[in-house]
Amino acid sequence: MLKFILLGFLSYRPLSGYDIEHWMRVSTGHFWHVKLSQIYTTLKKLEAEGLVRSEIEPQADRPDRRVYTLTDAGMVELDQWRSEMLVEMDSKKDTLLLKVFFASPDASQKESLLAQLRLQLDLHQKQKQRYEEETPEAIAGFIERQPELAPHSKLWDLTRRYGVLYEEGYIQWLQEAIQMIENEL
Amino acid sequence: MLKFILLGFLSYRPLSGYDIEHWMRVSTGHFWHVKLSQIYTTLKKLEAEGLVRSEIEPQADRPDRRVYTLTDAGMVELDQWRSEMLVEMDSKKDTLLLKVFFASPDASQKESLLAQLRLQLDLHQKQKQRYEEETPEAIAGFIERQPELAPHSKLWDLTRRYGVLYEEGYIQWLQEAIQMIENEL
DNA sequence: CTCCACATGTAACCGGTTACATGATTTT
DNA sequence: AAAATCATGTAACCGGTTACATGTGGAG
Repeated sequence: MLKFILLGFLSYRPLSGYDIEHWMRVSTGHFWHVKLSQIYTTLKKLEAEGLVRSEIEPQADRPDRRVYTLTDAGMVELDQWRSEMLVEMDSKKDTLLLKVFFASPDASQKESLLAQLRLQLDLHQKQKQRYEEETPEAIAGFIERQPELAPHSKLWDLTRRYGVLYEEGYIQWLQEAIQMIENEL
Repeated sequence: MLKFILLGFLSYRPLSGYDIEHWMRVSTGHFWHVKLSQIYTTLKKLEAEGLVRSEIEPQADRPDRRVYTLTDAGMVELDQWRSEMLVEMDSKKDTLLLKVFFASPDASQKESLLAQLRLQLDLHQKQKQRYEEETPEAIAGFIERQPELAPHSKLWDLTRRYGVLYEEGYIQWLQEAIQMIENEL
């Protein structure tokens, strides 16, 4: 999948691996993120496949960068992925649910479970706040610097909205779970 | 993580790898699932670590099975994991969000995106229904066959409840997204 | 007689993370 | 002088999937 993220970002404009990691962190980060090392190796692979092209851009005040550009073949590949029907739901993995599911029925360990749930509640509340306060600023800054990508910012905002709804659901569940475990377990 | 799933299931009672896959499919399946092949190799690894023990159980009418039992060391390992604080949120990966984020701004591809969103809406509505109708039956059958595990069924139901809230959030978002794309993109 | 459920395993591969390695320039 | 940001890469490892391989017994 990273392949299409890279092609997608490069469809905006030429970028270095380092740039892409920055963009990813602020935009797709909450539903897809990878490490820099994987970005570099995947870009290299894509270049070997002819989907991107790169050249070294010397910089006076900073280290040289390798800037990647989408090729025509890359654009075709991206469009093909876009039009391809997604027929399955992604399978999820969630460690907290695992810990709840396999929690000890022994009441002596109840407090440890509750402590973990309360910590997660705090983390998810903060995350929701970020989606509501910081992300809109990031989106606004993005179209300010690149007004031609205004149509794209609506899509970005849609995934931000997903984040808000997701966190709201998670928060509600955590509150219910905490109450249930406090009283009934 | 699979390690703790296996230890967790074996803490209920001795089971074969094949059994565990069945249990996983109906219970933890919606937030953690793996293939049989990985269950077999991981059980073998856990036995080498001394966390589980196995013996062949001959069966008259069916092929022999290798039944695994949790050792004391395995129980200690499981309890240690349970009490260990979970301090981070799991990172998520969601292909549909990726497809929305990198959708083409070109209006000609709008219908392809909408078709994918509508299909996902259908899948998520069906999944929600399963959590509301089939899963409670599975839980009831579980405590009927093993009444001693009744306290555990509350935890199972809690993760089922998560599933419902998650799907509700997803469905709401999909409906909003479809409307937004129909009108504004 | 064929298909399905039961049952266990190995080997190759793949996406992604962690650790290692290097080095320039700017800020504190 | 140290720490942070910019910048690029390689190698080892790991969790998990896919494909391969084998075989029994019961149901239709």
